[in-house]
Amino acid sequence: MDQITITFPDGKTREYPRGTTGLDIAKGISPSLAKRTVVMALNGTLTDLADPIDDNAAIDFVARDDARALELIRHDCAHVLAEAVQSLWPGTQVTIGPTIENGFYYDFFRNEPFTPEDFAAIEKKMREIIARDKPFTKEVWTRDEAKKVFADNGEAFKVELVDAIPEDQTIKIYKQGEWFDLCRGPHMTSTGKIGTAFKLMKVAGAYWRGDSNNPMLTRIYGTAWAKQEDLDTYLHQIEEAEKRDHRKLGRELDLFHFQEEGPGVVFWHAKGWSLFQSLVGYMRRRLAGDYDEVNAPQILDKVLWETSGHWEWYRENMFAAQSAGEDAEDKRWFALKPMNCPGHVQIFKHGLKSYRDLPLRMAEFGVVHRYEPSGAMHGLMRVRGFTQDDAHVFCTEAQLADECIKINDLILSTYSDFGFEGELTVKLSTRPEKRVGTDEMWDHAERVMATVLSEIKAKGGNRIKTEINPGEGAFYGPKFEYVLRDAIGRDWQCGTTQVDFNLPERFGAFYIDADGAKKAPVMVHRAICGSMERFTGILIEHYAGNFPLWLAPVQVVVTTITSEGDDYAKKVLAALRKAGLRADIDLRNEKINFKVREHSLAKVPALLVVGKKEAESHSVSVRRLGSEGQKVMPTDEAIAALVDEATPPDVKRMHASPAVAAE
RNA sequence: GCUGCCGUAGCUCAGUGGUAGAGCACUCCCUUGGUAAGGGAGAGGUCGACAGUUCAAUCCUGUCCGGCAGCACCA
Repeated sequence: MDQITITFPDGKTREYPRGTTGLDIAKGISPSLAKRTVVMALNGTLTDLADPIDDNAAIDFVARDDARALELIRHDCAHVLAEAVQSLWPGTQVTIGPTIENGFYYDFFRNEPFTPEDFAAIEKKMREIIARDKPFTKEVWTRDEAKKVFADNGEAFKVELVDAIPEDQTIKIYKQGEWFDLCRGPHMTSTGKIGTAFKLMKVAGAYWRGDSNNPMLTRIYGTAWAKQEDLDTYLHQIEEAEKRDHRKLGRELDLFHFQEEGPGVVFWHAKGWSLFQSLVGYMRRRLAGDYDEVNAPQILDKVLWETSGHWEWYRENMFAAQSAGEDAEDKRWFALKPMNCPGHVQIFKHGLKSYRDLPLRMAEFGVVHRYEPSGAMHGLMRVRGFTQDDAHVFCTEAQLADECIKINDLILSTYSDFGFEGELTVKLSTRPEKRVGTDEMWDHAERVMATVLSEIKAKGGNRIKTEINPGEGAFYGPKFEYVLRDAIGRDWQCGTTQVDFNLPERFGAFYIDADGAKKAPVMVHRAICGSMERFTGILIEHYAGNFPLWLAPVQVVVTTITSEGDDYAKKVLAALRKAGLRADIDLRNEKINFKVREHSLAKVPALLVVGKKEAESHSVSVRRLGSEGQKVMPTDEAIAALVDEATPPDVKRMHASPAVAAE
């Protein structure tokens, strides 16, 4: 039969001749439908509207304002960008131009790179091309034909791309007027559908096919949206993100700095260090009872790193040191630890361990140094010297799953306490190509981890998403990665749980099992914050510097209206400090307006203003950051309220449910 | 590490082939003012480092260091 059945979104069906195009069907229904449809979804897959339909299918006509069209707007926009660039600078080679989150990019090869100054001209040309509103038309070429045309046009990269397309796939060419590009599609019906809500954002270098051995291309990034309003919102969001950049806030709030002599190492100022220590203090409380905190040396003979495998696998990223003395006899090379695990194995090995000692959980807020590539460094987020909230659990195979779950619970509750209430993703990374250990061992480990993963998902309800990252595991074992979402929707990978069958054996670590036999323990590496420096950076951006009271470096400032209030202000300060609050005093001879402004800009959560009235009535005028007004209350009452609010969330929980109920 | 851009006072930034400027911050003086900038004066820079070109370099060129944006990297 030469008829096919098309099912419409409302469930109705209709017969059409085989090979009818989506456009024909749309036109048959109504010209306005045909006009506003930019692409069709055939059985849920976006397809060019002009494509003939050869089989029974469910059809859905997608209009430009449909969420599904957004990716096409961006992709089409990338094509228009490429045409604009080639028309302005003939001889520029085009390569690829995919869509990405919030936009698209296109990589060009040209001897002279583009600069943002070129954007105005490119955007102008793009608007012309869009205004021309030429239809996107698809042609299928033979491989040889495509290669010849691209080769004749001097498009060497496109020739390579054609070669890279698998034999069983056709070579599709999309034209928009005169200009054409190799493309998988689909595209909207014409360039005019792109609209004008787009903007070129930045230029950057990028390697051809992502390989650092290949030539560097110039990448132009753009963003595109269905409506101008959406573009404006997006640009506004970028501004907001810039405002909370931890590097900027770190300077403004006097938290830390970097300087040339110490690339990638942090100079923590008093306030930043207070924040950092609040974090460490929190983690210590959470570990109490379950973990033993230890401290392994910062610098160790390189032979130890040879045993661990780091000297072979990781040397490029390590700092080494030796005596600086010209006449020193000891010329051994030492390495700064890039990881804590070898040190912990040494501690484990010290003294015979029994199966009764397991699981043995060893924690360290260890400072590690890694020689990160210069281009990788970024404020606190990627540094060369940092503190890990690291721990290693030595356990038996049988204990492995329970330990992973226990770690999971700790990680999740920690993130909640720091105000990360959004979606969380747990990714399981499985065996990489380069790995140690037998396949049976990996099979077993991955099976255990997969079971744990489903349990994590089940326990987490809707909040937890799980994923598998095939081949992304560490060379010594599979791992979980925990990704949290911050206040403005950005994802950060922080926690990790890594199973290791390798290191204990390398170091000859063992325990005596119940049957008297020596056995190598399984080692689980885990971190919750990951790098404490980075986590502090994430907190700064998450809270935009407006820390909750329990984290704020300066929790409260007492200040005066006139110097008449000085004595009373000092008494209030003493009472605040006695109550355990981080309090400062500001007795400067400045107007109250000025002082309120300064402490507000410094993001001090609570300002206690005292004048004659307050001194006489033993009260304070409390002004909270972010509020326009203030509230006068008895000093004792104000302090009690602040103390309560400043109590860390874990301590509050402990107060709420004492471990041992009172008799 | 790669590509591009950048490096001038504590911060934000202007500027010039003839060794530099603003605002804020800082110091001092005046001001004692009820909740987001009171007024005045002063001090402060080897113009990232080292070479080169030039009569002369902060400015031009090169190398290096550091930073920014991507890319690559993140065992």
